[in-house]
Amino acid sequence: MELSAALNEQQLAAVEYCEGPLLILAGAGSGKTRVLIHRIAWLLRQGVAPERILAITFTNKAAQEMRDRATALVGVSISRMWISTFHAACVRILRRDIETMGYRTNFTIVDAGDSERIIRSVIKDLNLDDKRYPTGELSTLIDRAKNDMIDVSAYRSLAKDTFERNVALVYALYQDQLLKTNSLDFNDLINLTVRLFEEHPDVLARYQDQFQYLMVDEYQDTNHSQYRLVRLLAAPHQRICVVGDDDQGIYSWRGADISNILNFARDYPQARVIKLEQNYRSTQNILDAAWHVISKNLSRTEKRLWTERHSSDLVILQCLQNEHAEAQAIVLEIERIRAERHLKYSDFAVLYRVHSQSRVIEEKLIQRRIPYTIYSGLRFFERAEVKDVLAYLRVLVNPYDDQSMRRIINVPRRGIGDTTLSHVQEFAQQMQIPWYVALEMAEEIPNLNNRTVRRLTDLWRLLDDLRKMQEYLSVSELTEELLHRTGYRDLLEGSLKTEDQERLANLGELLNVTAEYDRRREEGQGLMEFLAEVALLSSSDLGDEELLDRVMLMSLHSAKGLEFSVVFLTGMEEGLFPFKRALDNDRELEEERRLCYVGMTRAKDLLYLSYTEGRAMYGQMFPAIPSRFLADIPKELIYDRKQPSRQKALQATTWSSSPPPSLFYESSRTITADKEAIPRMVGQMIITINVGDRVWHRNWEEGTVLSIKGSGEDTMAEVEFHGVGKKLLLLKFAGLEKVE
DNA sequence: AACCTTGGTGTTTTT
DNA sequence: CACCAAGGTT
Repeated sequence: MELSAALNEQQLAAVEYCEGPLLILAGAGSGKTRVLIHRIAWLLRQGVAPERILAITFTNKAAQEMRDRATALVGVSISRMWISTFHAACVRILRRDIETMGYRTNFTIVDAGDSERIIRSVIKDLNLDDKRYPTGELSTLIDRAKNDMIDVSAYRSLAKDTFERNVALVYALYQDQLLKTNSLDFNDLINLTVRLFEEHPDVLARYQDQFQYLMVDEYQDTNHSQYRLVRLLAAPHQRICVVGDDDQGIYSWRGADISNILNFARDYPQARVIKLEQNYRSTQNILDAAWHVISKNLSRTEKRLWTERHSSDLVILQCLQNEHAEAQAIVLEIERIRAERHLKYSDFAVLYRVHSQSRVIEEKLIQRRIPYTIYSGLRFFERAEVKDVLAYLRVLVNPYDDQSMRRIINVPRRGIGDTTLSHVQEFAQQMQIPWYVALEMAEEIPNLNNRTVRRLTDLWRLLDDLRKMQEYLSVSELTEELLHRTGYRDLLEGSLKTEDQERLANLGELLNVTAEYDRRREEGQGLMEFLAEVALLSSSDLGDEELLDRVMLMSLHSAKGLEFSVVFLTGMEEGLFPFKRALDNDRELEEERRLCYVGMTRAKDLLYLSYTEGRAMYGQMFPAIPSRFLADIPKELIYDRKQPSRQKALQATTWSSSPPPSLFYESSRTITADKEAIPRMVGQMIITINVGDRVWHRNWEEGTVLSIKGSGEDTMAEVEFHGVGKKLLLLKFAGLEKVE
């Protein structure tokens, strides 16, 4: 039971200010979830009915946590309160009124993978060159447009060239396909709800009236459509409380717009702003170091975290020779600190900018027999076998779902090949009917032989039987029946391949998910609700990994919201972190900085920052330069662990003044060297240059060394670049390569 | 339909 | 280097 007495002054103020717009700027570890649940409790105590409250989060996990903690705090049932993600709330709203928007209630929710598949087929249908129109890029463009609620006709009229006009075409056909198959992507869930509200004032009024108190968590992560949705709901009464931290906005590339939080006071002139700056997680040294990094950003609200937790531990900085040494150092340190401080493995987290960094760290952890888990993008629900079964289930709920139909029509194999497929496709198109109906009428499809017709009608009968069984079977029973009748289970059970056994295990896991759903589902909830829930679920919502005592390996992005006693922030190198694509872009650089801030503020007690002298990427060794973020941390806060490298000029150099220029990752030219030379590359590149050597520079290309001046880290070379002229270069910055 | 070769690519991923 | 998608081969 959490007591109000446990709240500080600002938290209390934030809990009790309920009658107007409120922006809570909640710094990392400042207890914002606690504020939110106390606010819920406070509202209930004021006599507000639970169903009048709408609390929105971004993740299922956050919603679940809020629900659990609020239940524990208030002691009464809050099941009538809407505590959910944006998407789940929109599904609920759309189930009721989507028919006015041209879709049917039993719509399918397609995920990113499904979207890409549709886009790929659209590109193909349009005969566009997939080199110039890559699926991934188009998918990003369409996603971005939808995030900003730019619809097809707006996109078309904004198109400036052939490329953009073609994108508009793909976008249009993509939307057509979704409409035809009664499917919505994640963006549609939000956008259609906004449109529903905008085009049907009566519907909007109903929800405005119902939700007298709005709360939005992680407001810095809202995109334009979510922003509009919130504004619509809050319009009449303005009882809107948003919580967030502009310093932790790291999802702009997903459409999140940090200006939503920065402009809150402008959007709601009556707004009150409360800053939560007392931190209950980290030591003051960690907070100060993090502040020095984040305060370099221009687009942010001024705030500085403080804590009562003082410790003499400094932020530890380590420079290692390469990524293997870095991994080794981390692993040794985990063992040492764990013993010294009596910590669990799960108190340690290793964070990285890109997943590819994890492999080397894993190797060392395995060597040392240290248990670990990787939090990665590999998702259970993206496994082919799981998608197959879900596709079957989707067809049963939404017979218009041609995407799913196409997926399962020949899975398991039933001798329906490409030719048959295109005949079915053509027939369905001409008749303006979904594939499902086309199967029923298979006899009328031209150019099919009797055997094929029978296969198709057999499949239809199978699906139709299953569809009828929905009425009286639970989701688990139906899935079992499906696995049996389709022969999917037999197929895998009969196989000796290990990957098929793995698939079988995954299907077993899927049955656990259905069983869990059946257990807790409420009256009136069935397969349709199950599918929506699953579509909006992520892998991290699954499983019990947190209970296990393991070192956590994850990307900086996935670390948001978590905390660990000891955090290792790895790969603090220009081009890696900040990532190369952000180097020439101030906006993106600010986001990288926020990412760094997020990473640093995950640490409760000890924070390690590490970088290397050189790192292998794509099988090649590149020299590394310490991240500019390191230069922002005052020396007094850092314990710089000197490491015994011979290469003095490369290490312990830069964090005095301005950020170093970016040296690697940027060059379009890769270092050409035979395999023999690779291991020696790092040393060679900068250190062993002599007068008369031919060298290569990223800007001025080839040149000849005229003279060498200075020594140690201040060594400079005078180089005559062909057709450019003489340049004096500090070796530690220049990134010169020797040309053979 | 399974298998192989080739070429291109290479950030992060709450729903 | 390691992965994927696409295309060709058997």
